[in-house]
Amino acid sequence: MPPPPSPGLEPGALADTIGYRLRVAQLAAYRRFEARLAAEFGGAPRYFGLLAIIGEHPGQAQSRLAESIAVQRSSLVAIIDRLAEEGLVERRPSATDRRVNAVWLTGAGERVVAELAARAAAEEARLSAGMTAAERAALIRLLGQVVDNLR
Amino acid sequence: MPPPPSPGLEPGALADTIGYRLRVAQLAAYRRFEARLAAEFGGAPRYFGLLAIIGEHPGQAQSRLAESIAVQRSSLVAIIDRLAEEGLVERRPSATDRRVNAVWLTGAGERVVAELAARAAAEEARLSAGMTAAERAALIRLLGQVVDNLR
DNA sequence: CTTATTTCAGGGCCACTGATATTA
DNA sequence: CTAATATCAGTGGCCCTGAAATAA
Repeated sequence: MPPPPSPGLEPGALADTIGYRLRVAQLAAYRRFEARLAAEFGGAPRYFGLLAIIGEHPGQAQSRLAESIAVQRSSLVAIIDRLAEEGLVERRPSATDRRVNAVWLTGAGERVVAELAARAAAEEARLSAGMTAAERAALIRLLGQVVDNLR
Repeated sequence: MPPPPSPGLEPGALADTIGYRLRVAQLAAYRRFEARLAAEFGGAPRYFGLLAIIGEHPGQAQSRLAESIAVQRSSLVAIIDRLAEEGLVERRPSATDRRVNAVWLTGAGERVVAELAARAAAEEARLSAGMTAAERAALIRLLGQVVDNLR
């Protein structure tokens, strides 16, 4: 991922835009989350979003999973390979379409997702430290509106 | 850059966290901005934040610029090489320390920064469509608080 | 025959680590 | 002598493009 600004020198007027602050905040949060957990959980933190989607929607085709995280179908092959090597997911033949590999969490995968969810909740508390419940809710709602505005 | 969730399948409870929405919103906004402008402006959109910092703080050493965007000093060498090849920045010897290369925008660099700032303002309007001025200000303030919470 | 799903081979981009030369 | 600055060579991660095999 692209270059992420942080402390020290500031970019003038740009600093007071949603786009810039979004980038700075996300990069700091993401790097922190992954750096703390990579040693313990391998590739899982990076693909926590994907693992959560697989857990919520078991048995989906790789194609649909690729769309859901906005990567090419061919790119998902290596991602699932790695998560499968780590024992977190498994491919099973689809009952209705012999072309598709349906992807499921393993038992270990479910445990790792649950553990990462707990860690993410701790990070979430840190991200929102000093905010009232109403402020936190507003931030979540407005971020959702930004996403909707980009569709 | 990590995998970015988008439409279609959703990750359950994770979807209502600051961390997740930050990632989805930032990735969508960043990809959109870079994809639209890369053909016209080359590497500049990717390093718009850095170019803005150089414009606001001319003559800084490469080391300090590297810190400001959270990359290694050695990584900045290639970045400045490329921006210099494109005629946007130039290295000048420091008057006070012969070890340092002070980095400055060229005239072309200043024009590109101004043009990108205008394009970024248009994107900013899109990101915040449908928000009141108070909501937009709250979003900017709360994102700043997230950044501060991570320091 | 055309389309969809997965896989594979090759390539590109980008940042990092570690070593080196120069200067403070 | 130690520390800081910039650079370079090498490496690895991650995703993409385009082609191939299988099946709908």
